[in-house]
Amino acid sequence: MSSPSAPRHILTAPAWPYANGPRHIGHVSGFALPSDMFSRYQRMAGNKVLMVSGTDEHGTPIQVQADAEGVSARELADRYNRVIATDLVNLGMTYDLFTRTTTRNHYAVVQEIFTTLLRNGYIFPKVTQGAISPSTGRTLPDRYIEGTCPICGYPSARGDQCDNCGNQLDPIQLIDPKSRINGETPLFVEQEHYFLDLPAFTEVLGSWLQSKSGQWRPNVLKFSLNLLNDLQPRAITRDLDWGVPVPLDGWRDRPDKRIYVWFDAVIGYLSASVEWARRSGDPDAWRAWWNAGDAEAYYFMGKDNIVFHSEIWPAMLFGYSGLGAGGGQPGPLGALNRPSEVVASEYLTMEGKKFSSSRQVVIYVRDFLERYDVDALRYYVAAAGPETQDTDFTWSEFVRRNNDELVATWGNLVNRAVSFAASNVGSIPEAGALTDVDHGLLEGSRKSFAVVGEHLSRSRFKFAVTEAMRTIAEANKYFSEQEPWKLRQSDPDRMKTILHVTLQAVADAKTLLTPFLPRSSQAVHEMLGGAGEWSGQPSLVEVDEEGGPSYPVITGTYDATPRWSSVPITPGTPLAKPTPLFTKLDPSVIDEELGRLGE
RNA sequence: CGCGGGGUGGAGCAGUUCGGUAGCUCGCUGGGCUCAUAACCCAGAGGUCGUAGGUUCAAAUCCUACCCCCGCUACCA
Repeated sequence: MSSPSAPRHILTAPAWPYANGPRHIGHVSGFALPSDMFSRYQRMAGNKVLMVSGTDEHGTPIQVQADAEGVSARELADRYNRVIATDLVNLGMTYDLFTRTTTRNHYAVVQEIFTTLLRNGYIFPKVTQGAISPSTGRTLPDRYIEGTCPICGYPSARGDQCDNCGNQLDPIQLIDPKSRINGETPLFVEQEHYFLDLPAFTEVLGSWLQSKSGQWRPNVLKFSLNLLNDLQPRAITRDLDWGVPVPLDGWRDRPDKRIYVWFDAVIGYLSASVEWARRSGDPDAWRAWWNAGDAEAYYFMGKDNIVFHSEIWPAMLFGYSGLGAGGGQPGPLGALNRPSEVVASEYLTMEGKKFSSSRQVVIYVRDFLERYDVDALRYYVAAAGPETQDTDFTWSEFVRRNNDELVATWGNLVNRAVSFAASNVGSIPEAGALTDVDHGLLEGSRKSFAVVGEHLSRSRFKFAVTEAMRTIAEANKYFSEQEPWKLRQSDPDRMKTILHVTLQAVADAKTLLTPFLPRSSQAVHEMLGGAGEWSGQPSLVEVDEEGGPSYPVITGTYDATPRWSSVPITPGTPLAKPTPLFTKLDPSVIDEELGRLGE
């Protein structure tokens, strides 16, 4: 363990789930669960964690889907915001605030960032040719246009690229272009839009990224450095009515001009921090994570999101702080911290295929949690998630991990130790003189805290959970070798010592596993006679903004988080016959689940 | 096409940055134990590390070429 130095301020920034449908386990294995394991650990280690996120609710996909269902974009966003927030709270995601991008607060912060970037010279207007839908007048994103490739003649080329010959395209080059939304022919018109001057940040981003060499996962760093070679100005505004209004005279009140989703979504980390501070009663509290030079910020996402977090968002932060090629002054929010680390997961596939809602190659979070233990999912993601490479989720592997690792190793250790002690002693026994073997087990258990903690702090979840499980295997081995059941008559004192040592190891393991398995750690806490809440749990709360419509947020008080260290158990604490920690799954669920998949 | 990741005993993975004849979890075989959700413990079998070359006293680890799988290319994690 490191010395009890001053607590660090750590911002945990999990990517914002897109509110166009329920989230499946592939989604949450990337942005959600790893960030929660990280945050829970950091809190236990005594640091000041602020974990904020929310649903990302603007953009064309939501608008298109709302149109298809005959509801407004806001209604659709309201619906999925609630669905997603419910899923995330059920997963045990300990957000300090999980909000959304359609709040007044968010709009205000986005407009503030826009205004200061403009003033600092990093946003400029430009007239470009763009596609719109003639029936709605809305911008038609490149991806929503298809037609015949002018280079190879492939009939289903996308607006931005031909999948057949691989050439980059401009939608206006397509022969016979059609909207993928409704088949109409897009109109190409001249429009004035505001652009973010990304090239002005090439240099500062380059040296910033170089300074992260050796710290970040190499896939993230390499990918990011690569992108620097070809930074282009990027259009911030669109012809849309669904989005944050553009804070400029002549634009502010126009119903057909909006800031587009990529610009507003990343600002959510900041706006959510501001909202959290206001709700907590100290409106400036967010600054300790954003302005303080020694604060840290860790961003978690799937790999498709790397560009926004390692390039675009940092560029916006540099620009707001006046640190791009054109200089400038920080806005009223002050100089803002860049990410300390961008932690990107690879992809999870489902039985060898990409997750796909339309083809039913999917298992949604809600369905999963209805049938299985949340800790079983959290364990699977920690032990076999797409941490450094694409990983396949299979039901047989899930059942195996649950039965052979969670149940057999950890569940069984708890069960055999507690039930033996309960029926033979009835309480946590006093320890007599400890042997070298006893000391060895306890010492190994204590040392695990440093090892597991180190892995967790570096987002190496697979190593971390493996190490924790190893200490549990040690305890199982100890218990078997010491054979306390043979000592009931011959040497009850030694038997009690063995039980005490084993139960101490169980208590330690429960602490070590808390970031991964909060539900079962709570159960073990109670089994060993602990009262109250072992570790903080999030809750869903209805809030509003000064008379505005109410919406659900995830929040919680995590101050009572247990310490990341071995805590001595208390002899004499009554023990009852335990109920199993985990449910063993019948192999038939594999076929059941496979039968639910499409194709 | 470009970029990134990967190809290690039956399965899933680690090891490759700073080369020295391969490690973990699970499964399998045999044995032990009986406290425990037939769980636990011990022993063992099983791989020469995608292919072909090269460098070296020595390569999974360095170099060259090639094959295969996956993903990304910026609005469907």
